[in-house]
Amino acid sequence: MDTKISQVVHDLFDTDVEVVLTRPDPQFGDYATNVAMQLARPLGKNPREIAEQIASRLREAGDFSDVTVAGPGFINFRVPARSLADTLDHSWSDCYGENDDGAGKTVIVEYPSPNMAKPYSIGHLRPANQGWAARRLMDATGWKVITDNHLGDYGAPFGIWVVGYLLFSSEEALEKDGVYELGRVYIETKKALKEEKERGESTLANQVQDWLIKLERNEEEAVSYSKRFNEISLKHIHDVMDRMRISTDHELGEAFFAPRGKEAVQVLLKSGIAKQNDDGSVIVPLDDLGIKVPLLVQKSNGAALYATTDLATVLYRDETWHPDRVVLAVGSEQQFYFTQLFALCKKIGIHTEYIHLWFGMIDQVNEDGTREKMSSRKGVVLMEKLLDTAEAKAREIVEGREVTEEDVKKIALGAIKFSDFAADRRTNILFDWKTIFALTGFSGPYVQYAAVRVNKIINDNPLTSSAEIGTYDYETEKAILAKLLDYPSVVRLAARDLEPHKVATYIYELAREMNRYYEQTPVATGGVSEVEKAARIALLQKVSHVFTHGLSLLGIEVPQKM
RNA sequence: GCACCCGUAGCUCAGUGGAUUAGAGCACUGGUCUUCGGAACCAGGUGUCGUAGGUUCGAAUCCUACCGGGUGCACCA
Repeated sequence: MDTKISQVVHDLFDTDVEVVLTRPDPQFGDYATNVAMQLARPLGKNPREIAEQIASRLREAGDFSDVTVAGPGFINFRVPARSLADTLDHSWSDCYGENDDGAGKTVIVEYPSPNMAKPYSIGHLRPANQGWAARRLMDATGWKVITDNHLGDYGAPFGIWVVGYLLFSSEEALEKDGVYELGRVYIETKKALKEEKERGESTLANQVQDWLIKLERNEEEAVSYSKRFNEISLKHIHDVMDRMRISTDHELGEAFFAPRGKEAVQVLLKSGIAKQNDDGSVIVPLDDLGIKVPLLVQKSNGAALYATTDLATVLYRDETWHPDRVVLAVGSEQQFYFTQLFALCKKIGIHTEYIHLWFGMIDQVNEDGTREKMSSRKGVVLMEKLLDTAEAKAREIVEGREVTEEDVKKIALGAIKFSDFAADRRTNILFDWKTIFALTGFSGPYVQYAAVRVNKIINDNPLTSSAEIGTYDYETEKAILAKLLDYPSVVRLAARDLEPHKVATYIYELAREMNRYYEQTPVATGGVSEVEKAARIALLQKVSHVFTHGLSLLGIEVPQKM
């Protein structure tokens, strides 16, 4: 359609324009375009006049019907449903919706990068969901995707663990509660450290530092604690990621990069990019790039900190994978830090496109009705508890039906993940046990249910090889056809801006269109001719494909039954 | 104080510079229905799109200022 219009424009005015089709209110037409208004200025003509000229050519050509000019110069027109069906057939393939926008380019996506000190909380729900969706969107648009879980396995937490373990815990408790015991010890010790500081003492703080130094020197006792604690924590992280159905290709944590970071700092000092202060700390001034606060890359005691390990990470990735783009799925709190880090990249000559894929906080509602960021003070919801609750809820809903445990898990995850994609990723999410498991309206279960229904109808009515569609007009399926034709551009836009909520919105609209459709149109039941049945089942197969494909971009699976 | 983000219906949120009526979900009211699977469908409505200017043929969308909220601002990550 767009190519036909641009051909007409070319013939009439000898210029080329990009024709963008929009979908106006159905009473005005199936499609609309504003090319006439775009052309008005360069051609120096009245936009309505241009629109009339284009419209009359389109009427003569006969591909469109009801070609009208409206408002300041919009061209509205209708297309026979059958030609939409033919267009869809033409562009159809097993990878319908995908494109090669990213062909030949490599991207590294970093997620969910949890902190190993405490049990996995819903603080890392969004990095997991959004990071996974970002990688899937780029998978679908031709990028070579490499994923890395940048574990928070370095620094003070180890020292805090050991000190706390010796003070407040025991082998029995650790054996019994694993990472939850480690988390408890971590929080309690942090509290003790804070109290000690208020008293002006530093006994515990010194012990923490001692353990960090012992670990750095590879002393046997420290290494053995580190190994034990890390094993417990890592196993837990893997368990949770398995349940969330996400994974990464690599798992290079901060501990891996810390020694390389220190070497890199020395190189920066030699080249004059970094400066050493009198107290021994090392900074990189960034005021020449418009950033007033310098980046601290080494503590005054010589130890590494996050910027040190991130510097090493940047260098390592550049040397190892030569990425064209790096996407970091990390919360919005770190926006300023990342602008500093990306400025540092420029300074050291790395011109890779760095994207901080940030997202809003998870808020919760207080008793007085106000919103507040979820904090450990208020009691953070643990990921395993969230998953348990979601599964229990799903199990309750399907009770009495023959639904497998596997499908229960898909429904639970569908609800949780879809709610993450309900809004733009930058919007703060309101955590509410009720809405996160919503079953109706704009929700995961609603779209999964629509997909399951479609699949059931397809499976109950297999197409025979002799099925003949012939001259079927598709008028009752017109809205669905138009919707399916929108899919590739939705994927393209969502991938371009890394905005998976656009896919979620689209899938929801398709589900609603389907529910409306078989409310009034029988597909394969009594009174439907063989031709109608063949055409409709074939179309439903396409719908099913788009459901499965679109939801997979969000990390959501379609259950067998629900 | 400085930087970034946000402000759209009672609540939660959509809305590539397009219009002829700014949309969904939730909640509320009524209806459809012996379902190719009702977790459905249909109908009912409220909006100074935070405020004030500006740019434009056209602004919720772009620019400026202000008001209100959130986040961050070197030895935590």
